[in-house]
Amino acid sequence: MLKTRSLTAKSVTPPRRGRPPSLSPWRDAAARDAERGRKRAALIRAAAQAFRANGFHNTSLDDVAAAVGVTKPLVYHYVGNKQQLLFECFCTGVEQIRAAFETAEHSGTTARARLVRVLAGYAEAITGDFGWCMVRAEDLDLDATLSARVKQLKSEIDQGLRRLLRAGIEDGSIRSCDPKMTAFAVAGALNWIAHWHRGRDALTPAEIAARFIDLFVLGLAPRADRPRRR
Amino acid sequence: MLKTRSLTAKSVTPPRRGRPPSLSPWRDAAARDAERGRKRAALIRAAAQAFRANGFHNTSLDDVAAAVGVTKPLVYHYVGNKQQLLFECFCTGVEQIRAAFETAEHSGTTARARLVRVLAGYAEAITGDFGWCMVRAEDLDLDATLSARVKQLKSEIDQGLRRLLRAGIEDGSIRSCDPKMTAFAVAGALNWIAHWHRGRDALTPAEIAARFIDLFVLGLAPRADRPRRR
DNA sequence: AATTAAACTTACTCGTCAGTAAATTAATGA
DNA sequence: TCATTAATTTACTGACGAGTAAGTTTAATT
Repeated sequence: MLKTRSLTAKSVTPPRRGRPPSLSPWRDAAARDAERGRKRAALIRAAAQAFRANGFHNTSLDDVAAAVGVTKPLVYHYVGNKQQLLFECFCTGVEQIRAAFETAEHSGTTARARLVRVLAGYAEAITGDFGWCMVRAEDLDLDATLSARVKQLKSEIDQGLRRLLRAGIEDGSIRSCDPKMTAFAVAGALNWIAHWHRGRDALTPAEIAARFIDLFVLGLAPRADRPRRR
Repeated sequence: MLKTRSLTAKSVTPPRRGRPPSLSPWRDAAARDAERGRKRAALIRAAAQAFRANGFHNTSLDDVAAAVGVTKPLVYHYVGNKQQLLFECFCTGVEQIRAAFETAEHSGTTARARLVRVLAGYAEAITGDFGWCMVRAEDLDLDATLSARVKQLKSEIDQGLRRLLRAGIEDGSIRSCDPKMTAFAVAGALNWIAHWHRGRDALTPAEIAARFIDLFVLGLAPRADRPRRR
């Protein structure tokens, strides 16, 4: 296999040819740091893809390294160890969901409308590269410290859902229900997407989300009334 | 750790003291076979519990053997190998779900009512010892043959759900919806229970199921009409 | 040009664990 | 009582893979 050193090659900043000889060295230092960040991110993404494809335990760090044209010790150079790598994948995924909350949170109207938006973003995140890791990052595979942090992050998402449900019950946009179990059910359905969604599926993430939301909002029983879905 | 040879000790048939000397040998042969089956089942159950507690890859066959007071090669004697063990756990779990379909299937009334029954049984199965294995038995951890059989069994359950949904749409007990996505959503929510349900939870499986069903049947949006939940 | 630090590699160690060979003990049957 | 088969063990092999030590090349700093 060709050692392309693609980690470096992939670098978005090309080795600037006609470099202006001595601008503030700060710029270079910052650029270097950014570069390092990009390489790290590439490694993490490659890991996420490998984990999703083969599972955490069936993926060796040699695999991950090879996927990006590099050798194992470099993985240790950029990321602490295998657990840390999984953890980073997890965090990247969670960040996307947190972002979904962020944007939906102050998008006015009813709590139900906001919830629906969160769910759409949630589904989008789950189908992405990091969805699998986010959903399957097992406490079991992480030491106590990381496991605790994972639980913490998961719990925050859960609490976010429950808060929206309670708000909806209060503003009348959501039927009275058990927020805890409802949040579990909704999150579970969405998380599960990571188990079956594989790349080229018939439906786009947005379409999947729409159908899920249809079920959650309207329910299975026929309705005499006809509330808007969102 | 005390080697109690509990696999033998646990045997439900006690070493009959006042044995009637020579009844038909068939009885003994049958009893022996049954005994073997029981030991095998005990191993499989122990494995399921260990897998759930520590994950498949963090559980060694020595662990499983020790859990039942026996040594590793005996596991190979009763079950082929580690994959096979996981597969058996999976099958045991699936069998429970299949049973839920069986009993619900001819329990009359509307398709929606039957579906609700299936879901209750489904939830019960997921919270049991084999729920975890059933939900997480990764194709990834099984060779092509077993993986295919797992997929087949999963697909059968999925088809069962879709069939009920279609029947409900036809008999008018279920609002028109996309059966495939709806089945995915419902199954996902239930499967996910295996991720968070741990032994002594506040709610019984039946209560959890009831709340989930409440969501699926009635939806989040308030209703002007008031259909029965089941 | 000399010094230092970062990026990256080769070549190893070391533990764990699935799986097996070969022996031993207990049970069944003739 | 002897022979055969099943149940169970001890004691191993062999591979794989996480993690590391120590080196080499490349780039930044003075």
